[in-house]
Amino acid sequence: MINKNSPIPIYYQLEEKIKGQIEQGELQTGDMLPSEREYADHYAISRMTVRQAISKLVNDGYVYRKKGTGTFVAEKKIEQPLQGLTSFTEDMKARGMTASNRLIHFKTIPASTYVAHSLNIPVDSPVYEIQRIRLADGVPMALETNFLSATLVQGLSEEVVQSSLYDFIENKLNKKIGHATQIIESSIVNETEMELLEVKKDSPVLLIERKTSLEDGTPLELVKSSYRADRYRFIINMERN
Amino acid sequence: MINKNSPIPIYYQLEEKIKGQIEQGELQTGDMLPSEREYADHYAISRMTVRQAISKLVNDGYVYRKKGTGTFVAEKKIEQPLQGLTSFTEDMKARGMTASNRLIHFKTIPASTYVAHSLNIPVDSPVYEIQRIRLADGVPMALETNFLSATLVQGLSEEVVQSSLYDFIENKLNKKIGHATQIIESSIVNETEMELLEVKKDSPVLLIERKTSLEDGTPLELVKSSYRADRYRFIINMERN
DNA sequence: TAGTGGTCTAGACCACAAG
DNA sequence: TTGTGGTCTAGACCACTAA
Repeated sequence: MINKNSPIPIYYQLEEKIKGQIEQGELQTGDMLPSEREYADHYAISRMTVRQAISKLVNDGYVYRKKGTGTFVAEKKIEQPLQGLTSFTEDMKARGMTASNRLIHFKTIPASTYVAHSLNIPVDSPVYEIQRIRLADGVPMALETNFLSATLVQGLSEEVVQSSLYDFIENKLNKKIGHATQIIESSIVNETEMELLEVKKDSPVLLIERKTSLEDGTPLELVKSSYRADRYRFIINMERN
Repeated sequence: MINKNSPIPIYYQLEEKIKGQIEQGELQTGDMLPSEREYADHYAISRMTVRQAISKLVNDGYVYRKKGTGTFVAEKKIEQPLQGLTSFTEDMKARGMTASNRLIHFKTIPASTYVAHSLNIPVDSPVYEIQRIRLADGVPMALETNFLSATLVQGLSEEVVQSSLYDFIENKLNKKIGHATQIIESSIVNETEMELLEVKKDSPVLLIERKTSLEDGTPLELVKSSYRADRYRFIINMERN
């Protein structure tokens, strides 16, 4: 079951194996896992390698350790939330819906003070502004506006925007996305949103402003979205310290 | 600087030391850290111990590793978000405000179907229901209702509720909080909220439903809150996969 | 080629939990 | 007392990066 000659790291093989056993029900909630020494003996690997595998599972909330007692399968989390950073497309897919776009505009503009500050670039330097209606199963779900530095993200086109922006950044530009900070607030639709989102006057919306950064902390993207409150709820999972 | 005879683990001492250097500016954004081997030599500890310290820092987003190159200080995150799970009191403190409560009611009720399902207990089993107005600097910020199983959390009283619920659970009952799942939506105030939150008719509110679980996954608490949209924004940080 | 992080080993001693 | 996870050592080889 564990291939020591595989280029896939042993700890990762073991991690996936245990995760699979939990998902398949072979290991049930509350069950004690074999001890680290048992895993080590059984697969003829070092205990430190076993610990590396289990540590990942602890981090992801699949299992928890009890000092002096053992390692146990944790209860499953209720609704699967956004696992870290997801694009709108991935988010909708996870909710069982199909995402599509309606491009409102794609242009290059000089950075406003706020955008420049957010992206940590000079005021008036070129910025891509992309505005789209995001649809789920054909129904308007959100109005989204993205701002990206045209200096950092070169070669962006309407075609790329219509497919996957994150794919382009991660695979074509070879930049690794690190983390995002999101500010979520509640509001009432304005005139533009009312028309584009096809809702009544004074309907509530969820405003989400996301600032995404690369692994080294360089600001990559500023996104402002207005989600229809009647069709969208934001779900997140927060782990203990 | 590193005390090998201290009961405090070496990896933790090193982790705190490096974190301090980053916060004090001795190590600046983009700076390369000494290599793992240098740390090991310098403090006469094993490289694996150094890795353990640095891994924590990578997880927390302080530094990032570049294969074959080195470890670097990441850019600081913009606004400090809720670091994992925080209580209302801690949250307000982080925002530079003082929190206070106005207890609406504290009672024991039979669990409704929804509450029973959320807390994974039988319908009609006893549940504490606590409703409070949460104030920041004396101004109403949110209306919050908590539901806790009276079987799991025994001995809860009005006094405890007035001070710190989490302190009571973690230190008196000795139960470790694990994670929480939150559902965030946008809405318009109802009559009750309008009066208690002292806002006008049709004002927007941020609805947050939080389900908190213990380390082993046992549901601990269900909280439903309505935050005034004009005074509260929810800020979160999401890390890469 | 030299240096870095990524992975792995085969031990060791400790504190803690449970019988 | 036995078994568990928590910490730590002193090596090793690998793939990758940069000079």
